[in-house]
Parts: sequence; structure tokens; C-alpha cells
Amino acid sequence: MNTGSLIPKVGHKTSGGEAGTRRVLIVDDHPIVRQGLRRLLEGEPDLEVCGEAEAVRDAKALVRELRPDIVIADISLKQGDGLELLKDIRAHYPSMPVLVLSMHDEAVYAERMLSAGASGYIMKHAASDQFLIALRRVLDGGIYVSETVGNSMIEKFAAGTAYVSANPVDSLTNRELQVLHMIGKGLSTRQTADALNLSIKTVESHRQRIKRKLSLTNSAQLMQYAVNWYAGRDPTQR
Amino acid sequence: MNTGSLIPKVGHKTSGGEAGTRRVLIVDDHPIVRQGLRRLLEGEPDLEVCGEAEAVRDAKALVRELRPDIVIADISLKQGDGLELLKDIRAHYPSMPVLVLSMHDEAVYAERMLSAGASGYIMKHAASDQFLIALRRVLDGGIYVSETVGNSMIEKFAAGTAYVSANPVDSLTNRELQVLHMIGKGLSTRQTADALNLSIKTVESHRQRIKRKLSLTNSAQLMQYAVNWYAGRDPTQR
DNA sequence: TGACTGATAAGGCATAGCCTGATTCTGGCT
DNA sequence: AGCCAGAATCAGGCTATGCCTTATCAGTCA
Repeated sequence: MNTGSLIPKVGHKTSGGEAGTRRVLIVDDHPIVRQGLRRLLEGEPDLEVCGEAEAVRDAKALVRELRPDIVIADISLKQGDGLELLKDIRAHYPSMPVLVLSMHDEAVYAERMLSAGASGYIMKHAASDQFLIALRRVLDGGIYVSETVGNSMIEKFAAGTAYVSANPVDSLTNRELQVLHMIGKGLSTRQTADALNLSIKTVESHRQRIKRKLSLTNSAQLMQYAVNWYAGRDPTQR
Repeated sequence: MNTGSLIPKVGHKTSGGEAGTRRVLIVDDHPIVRQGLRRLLEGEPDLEVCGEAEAVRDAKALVRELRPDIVIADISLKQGDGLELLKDIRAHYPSMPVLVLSMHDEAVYAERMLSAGASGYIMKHAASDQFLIALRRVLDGGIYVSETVGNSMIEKFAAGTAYVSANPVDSLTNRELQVLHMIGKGLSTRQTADALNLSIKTVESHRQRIKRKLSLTNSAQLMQYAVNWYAGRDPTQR
């Protein structure tokens, strides 16, 4: 069920102490992506892959064992345990930077990752040179996000909504929370109004304020958020 | 916006006519995945990467220009134009095998890809050696699917005519499935239309037919279903 | 008391939902 | 080859909802 014999799970600790080379730990559940990162880093003399992990469990062990200079990890929010890894590393090795690799270009994800302690966020369809730029910037203690995501964050910051609460849902009032619940259950605005004995206009107002508080742009995103939250899988909920 | 200077977009046609080596065209929008495939194939003397493409448009041109022995392509239904590439290749070069690379392990996708003319279907989180097995089998005129997907197909086949689809999503057409995907991603109708290059009216029609097929009464339920389905949950379970 | 927040809701414009119907294109069957 | 069913595309038109602004009223806290 696991990777075959082609990939050494723990990279040879050969050049452990070479001055100048910085050791990278790769965490991704796709073997090809791991290969791709390896190939990319092979061309860089100052960077060295010291190991790779497929699952979060392995990753934690390898971090402890290898003490890499940086961890580059595919943390898909869907899985749930990705954030756990991030927080784990942050708790035990506060100075070890983590560059998050993701398939989503949504600014929402990036913000959550950064506020959870990531040092950078890069998409899988970024160009190869961007990976190296991101790696080096993060290794040097900086923070990396793509231009689009960065701009979106700057905008929010300028708007004053930048307080990154650990759990954005906390900022909702009881009524708003109730409405969010209904949306997650699959009720329309009218059905919500009926269920809560409110005017449709009132429910619309609540929806609007929820959207603002959670930085959601349209009703489709609101519903997506609500459904995920309701299903108990929202990343900010655990 | 595109890949930097690190990746030669068209592989050197150097060893064009070497006997025995079979030429592979890679189509994937993730640079790392392309790197990974390259790295994987570098170790195999009988296989050679003759080129790689990021988008469907480029892919079509390269197929015509390079006439590879096999195309390995990430065809995510989400993008829309993936199926088009598959059908295009099938129409112009009926004997050119296409191995579909996917992030989803759903049997639903595999079946559709095969019936659209693909010769194989392999997931991105498959082990490296599985890739080589798949490539060689498909190159030899065979068909490759993973064990789990294969078993599922066999079961359905054995169940024959009387089989009532366990998964209502099966009854959706490809286009409808695509639209469902977009909805689950949190895209509005307008955004979906833009993403798939369709009229809003068309997307509305698809949404309507999805709702009918899945017995959903309003758009709120449709979204709930789509979001849950997209997140890998069974929407009928709650 | 005055300032603030939460809950409620209306008005109005724009947009999206939803039903009907029509066209084109493809795949399969006889 | 010819036919038919279903898929995919989109338009028209009515209605509902989305979205923004504004407003009232009831608690609350300094």
C-alpha cells in the first residue's frame, strides 16, 4: 500500500554537517511531487534533501530525528492532520521554518496557514524558480506568499480587518451562529427565516454580516464555508 | 506568469530515432509534477521524455509536432478542457495511448476517462513503481487501472443490468459532474461559467438537471450536496 | 446619560434562480 | 446510411434572492 523500494524513506544522512548546505525535509503524500522537489533541489548546491515523509506521523518522527533546516509540506486542509503537524513543529522547534505547499490558491487558506505558524505558502502550480525563491526566503527567516495572495492580505490589513483570530467563527454573535448553522444544514434563506420565525430581510442581514466577518465574497463561498463548518471539518474548528 | 528558464518547454529532439526508446509527452499544469515524472523516467533507459506541456493548448500542438509514443496527462475534470484533449488525441491519432493522471481515486472518474478513450488511469499518490508499470502496460497496448478502481468496475460489470447505482453521482453526465465540482469549490454560477467558458444560462441548465437527478429541491441543497461531495463526504449520510 | 452592540427589518436596484423551449451535435442502434 | 435519444448549448421571461443602505429598538457598560 505504501511506496515501493524506489524511494529511500530516510535520505542518507551523508553530508550532514557540510557548511553552507541547508537540509530540507519534504512532506507530501504524492510520490511524484516528492520526486519533483528532489529533482528541483538536486540542481542547487546549497540545498539538500535530508529526508522525505508521506504522512504526518512519519513527518513528526523525521523532524525529531533529522532536525532539518526547513520543512516543506503539503498541508491540505481536507485531511485535517496537516495543521496538527504545523502546530507540532511550531511547538517543539519554534525556529524551524515550514513552507506550506498547497493545491489551492485561495487567500483564505494561506491566511490560516500563516496564522497557524507557517513561514510561507506556495502553490503547486507555481513555477520552479518560485519554489527556490520561496525556500531561500523562508530559510533566511522571511515570509513568502504569492503575489496575488499577498495583495489580498495587504488589502485586508489596510481595511482594518486584519486581526487574525484563531477562530473567525468566534467573532460571530449567537444569532449569526444560528444562521450559519442553518445554512450548513442546507436551508435556503427563506427556510431559515421560517425556521427561526424571522423576516427574510433579517436573515439576509445576518448572512451579510457573517460574510463580512469571515471575509467571504459571495453567497457561494458563504455556503461552502457553512457546510464545511457544519460538517465539523472546518480547519479552524480543530 | 509561466515557467521560468529552468524547464525546457520542448524537450530536445535529440535521440529521435533511437531504437527501443519510447517517447513520452507529459501534460500537467504543476511544474513539480512534471519534474517528478521527468526524474522518474530518467532512470529508465527505454523511456524518454520528449516534451512537456502545461496547458491543453500547448499539449495539442506538441502532440502534432512530436508524435510521442504515449501521452501522460493530468486530466482533471475540474478544468474542463482536459476531456477535450483526450478526445482530440483519440480523433487524430487513434493508436496513441493516453495515460490519465489524477488526484482523485474515485472510480467514477476512471470509468469516464476510459470510456472517453484513455488507456489507463493512475492516481498521483500511486507509488513510483506503479507509474512505470502503468506506462509500460499502456505502451504495449494494454489498459491500466489501479486495483481498487479495477475491482469496483468488475463488480459493477458483474452486477450487470439489474445494478442500481449505489452512487447517484454516477447518473450525472461529465459536464454535470464538472459543474458539481465547481459548486463544491465555492464558485458562483457566473464564476463557473467563466471557468468553463460557457454561458451563464448553460451553467444554470446544468445545475437544474443536477438538482433533478439528485432530487434536490433548491440551490441551497445543491450547494450543500456539492460541498460535501467535493470534500469527500457522502452527502446522503447526513 | 450617552455610546455601543446586537437583533430586527424595510426599500430599492441588480442579479441570480428557475421554468419553458429551441438548436446543434454526438453516439448508438437498426 | 439513416434514425433517434440524450447531451450540451443558450435565449426569454417571470420571480426570488442577493446585496447595500438605512433605521428602529432593546440591552449593556462606562
